[in-house]
Order: sequence, then C-alpha cells, then structure tokens
Amino acid sequence: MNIIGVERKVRLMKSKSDIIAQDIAAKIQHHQFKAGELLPSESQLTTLYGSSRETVRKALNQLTELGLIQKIRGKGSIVLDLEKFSFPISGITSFAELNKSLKMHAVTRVVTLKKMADLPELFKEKFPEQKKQAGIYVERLRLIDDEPAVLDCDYLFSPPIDHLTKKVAEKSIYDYIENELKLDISYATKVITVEKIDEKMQKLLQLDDRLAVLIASENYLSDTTLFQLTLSFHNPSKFKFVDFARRQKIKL
Amino acid sequence: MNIIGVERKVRLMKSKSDIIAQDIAAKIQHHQFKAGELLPSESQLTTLYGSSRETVRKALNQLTELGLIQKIRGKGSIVLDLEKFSFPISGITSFAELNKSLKMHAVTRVVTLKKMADLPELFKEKFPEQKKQAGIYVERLRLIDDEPAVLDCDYLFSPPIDHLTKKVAEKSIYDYIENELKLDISYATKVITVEKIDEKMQKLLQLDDRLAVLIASENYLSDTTLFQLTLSFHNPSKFKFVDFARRQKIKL
DNA sequence: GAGTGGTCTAGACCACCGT
DNA sequence: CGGTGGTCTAGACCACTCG
Repeated sequence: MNIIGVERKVRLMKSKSDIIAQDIAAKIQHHQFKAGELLPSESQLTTLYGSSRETVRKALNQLTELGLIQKIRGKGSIVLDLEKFSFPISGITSFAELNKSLKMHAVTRVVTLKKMADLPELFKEKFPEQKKQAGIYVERLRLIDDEPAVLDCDYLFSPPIDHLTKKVAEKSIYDYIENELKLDISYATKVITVEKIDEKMQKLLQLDDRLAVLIASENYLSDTTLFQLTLSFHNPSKFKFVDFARRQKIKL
Repeated sequence: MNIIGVERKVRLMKSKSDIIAQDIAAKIQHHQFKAGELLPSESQLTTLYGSSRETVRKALNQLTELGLIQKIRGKGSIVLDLEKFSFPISGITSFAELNKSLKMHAVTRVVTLKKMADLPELFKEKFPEQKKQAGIYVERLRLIDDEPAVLDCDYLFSPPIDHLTKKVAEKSIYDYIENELKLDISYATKVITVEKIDEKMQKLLQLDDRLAVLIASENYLSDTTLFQLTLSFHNPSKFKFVDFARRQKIKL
C-alpha cells in the first residue's frame, strides 16, 4: 500500500490531490523541500504518490495558489520562501486558528453574548432581508500579550446557528460551526477601511486615538447561505494584514 | 467552427479554458447570466464550447476562485452577486487598471523619477542582495476627484527594467512592463499596516493626521525574479481594500 | 534530444440533489 | 431515477529549458 492508502484511512473525505498537496506543504514547512530548490518533477511525484499526473498537478496548483511554489515550464516547481512573507492571513481564518499557527499567546474575552437586536448601519441597507431574522450577537475582545488588539463584533444568524455558549465563543466559533454543527464554511468577502470609533470602544481597545482599522466581512456557507456578519475593529498600531496574490489572467 | 475557434485567432496564447472562463465572466458581468441563477450545466457548457468536460471544469474553477460563482454538488453552479461586494481588488492590479474598470476619474502626478539611491529601511534588511543593485525610483501621487488619495513609491530593479519615461510612469508602468518589455508579471506579497509618516508626505497627501495606511508589496515575475518593491501610502479616509477569500482546505 | 511543465481529451466511477 | 458536480485515470501532443 502506498502513502496515500495509509493517509486516506485517517483523514476521511479528503481527495487524493488534497492529501498530496497537504503532504508536500508539510514537507515544505519542515524544510524537507527547501526554498529556492526544485520539487521532484511531476512524473516523479506521480510514481511517489501512485497517482496520475493530472492528480499531482491539481495538488501542485493548490500550492501555487497558496504561494508555496512557483512552476516554471521546462524547469520544474520552485519552492518559494515562506519565511520571507511571514505568513499570509488571506483566506478565511479564525482567530483561534491564527493564534495556534502563529504561536501568539492570545486571549479572548467575551464582552457580550446575547440575542441579536439589530444590524449595524453598515449592514442594514445591504441586507434588508436579514433585518428581521433571528440571530446571536457576540462581542469579543482579543488580547495579545495582555494588550487589547482587536474587538470582534459578530452577528450570527439562526438558522443555521441556533445556540452559542460563552465557552464556545471564547474558544472558537468556527471550530464549533464546522465540527459540531457540521456546516461547510466556504467563502467570505472582506472590506478593510479606517473608521472613527466611539468612546466606549476606544476604552475597550485602550487607544489614544479615535481611529481604528475596520474589517467588515460577510461569511457564507458552501450552499451560499449567509451565516455571519462581522465587524472587526483593530488597534491600528497592532494591525497587520498579509496577503499573497497572483496576477489575474481573467480581466473583469 | 465553434466559438472558441473564432476567439482563438484573436487572442493568441490563451488556453481554451481561459477563453471559456473569460467568456462566462463577461456574460456574468453583462447580466446574461444573472446573480442567484444557475449556469448551464457542465455537460451543456461542454457541447456549447466544443471542449471536454475537464476543460470546462478548469474554467469554472477559475471563476470559483474569483468569487464569481459557487458550485453546488447535485445542483449546479450559482452565479454570485458581484454588485454586492463592490469589486475585489485582490490579485495584483495596477492603479491604471483599477481606474479603468472602476471608472473613477483619477489622475497620476509623477513627483519623482530618478535613479534608485537606496532602499528604505523596511526593505533593506529583508533584501540585502538587492542593496547594491541598480534601479529606478518613482514617486507618484494619485488624485481622485482632484484630491490626493495615494502616494506610490516604487523601486524598480535593472535588470529587468532599464529605462522609464515620465510618460510611462504617468500612464501605466505595468502596461509598459507587460506589453513593451514582454515580461510576465506573476505574483506579489502585500503587507498592510498603519504607519506614522513625515511632514513632507503629510503635505503631499493633505492629511490632518500623521497617520497613513501603508501597503508594502513585493512583486515578482513568473521566473521568481523580484522586479519591484512598492510602498503605497494611502489617505486613511479614502482607503478601501476589498477582498474575496475562500476557506483553505490545506492547513499550514 | 531528454526532461520539464501546459493543455486537452474521453471515459469512468462516485456522491449528491431533485422528482 | 436521471441530472448534477467531484474525482481520477491513461494517454496524447505541445512548448520550453538545458546540456
């Protein structure tokens, strides 16, 4: 039995190409494949993982999207320097996941947890249909090294999210949604701006200024259900957003 | 001859799947395919474009990445509401391209254009090898509705970019790089932060405050050559960064 | 010329959705 | 059940790089 046969028993529901991508990604992270060097060729990977070339290529494409490798025709796939851009945050990632993978020691304090009363102005006009929908409102303060860094204000809709405990909100709402409720979080839109904030928020974030960086996001399940709106107020001096981007072939 | 045969004569060097993606994207933009509705099924698209199913799927995957559609198993591909998230800027896009596609009437004023003297602190430690390399330094002020919105400071390396005229800098450096120099711009990393700026810059941007949003980016060609570093200082009150993101399957 | 990645194909089997 | 998308395969041909 080859590598994949073994892996597949453990991680159910993952495709062969996902497993190959995951495996190569891990080897890049652990410097088994080093930055600047070439990956084994596609035909070598084909025999290594016991799969067809197209499957290997699908895996490599994922790594290309992520910015882990760059493919060059006639040469091979070069491993890019992950260290250099201390880790893209792009993609939907929960604070708990970030905290874990970046090894920050961060703490989450639940400020508010109650039934949703009303949407904020920002979302009201855009989502008139959600206006009357039931939901949960959560306010959470994120502390990094004991200093307030972010205030997250989440509007979770019921359905699909009917209940929420303080404990879950402290740990990871995304973990709860995916692993308990078995919902399939799929995509999000984010808008980053700089906004004036009120005094209450200024105190919470312990800011000198009345300005904060706001990330407003809309989060959707794979069936296109809107399940969450978030206003994320960041302490400007601690704010950092890292992104990896590829040039679009398709012009809109 | 089918649709693709015709298109292919015009736009050389594009793959069949790119053309299909481009075509569907255009039809979505022109509301020929409407938000919330389903695209024709993959097998229908297969016969429509006279290609194999995998080729159609490759095209649909590109649209999925872009956030134009969402595929649902057993149902079909739903067109997402492009209007709702007034246009993702993510991906490497030049100011000239943005200006055109967003129909802003923006003006670019070249403030400085000279030989590169030295890299700024921010980049110095990270790119010691580039320190002695020759290059060009360009400073450009972007005005939107006659008000200063962004100051772009570009460091272009020679090679591959040996000369640059004021005219090119005013119009579009990316256009020049791609269409004149025939270089293949491929990927970039971006870091967004909020920074203190000096008085000179404050004046240029006509800011009340000494704070600006900084986007620092590193831009690479498809052969992994670093060809440009950019510091982009944004007027906070005019700053807006829009992003579309999909949940990562691969955990790093 | 040998080896690399880029594209496309035709066919197969599966999982899921609706009627 | 038929139609949808999800995955995988084996094979073909091409364009490119490098010695």
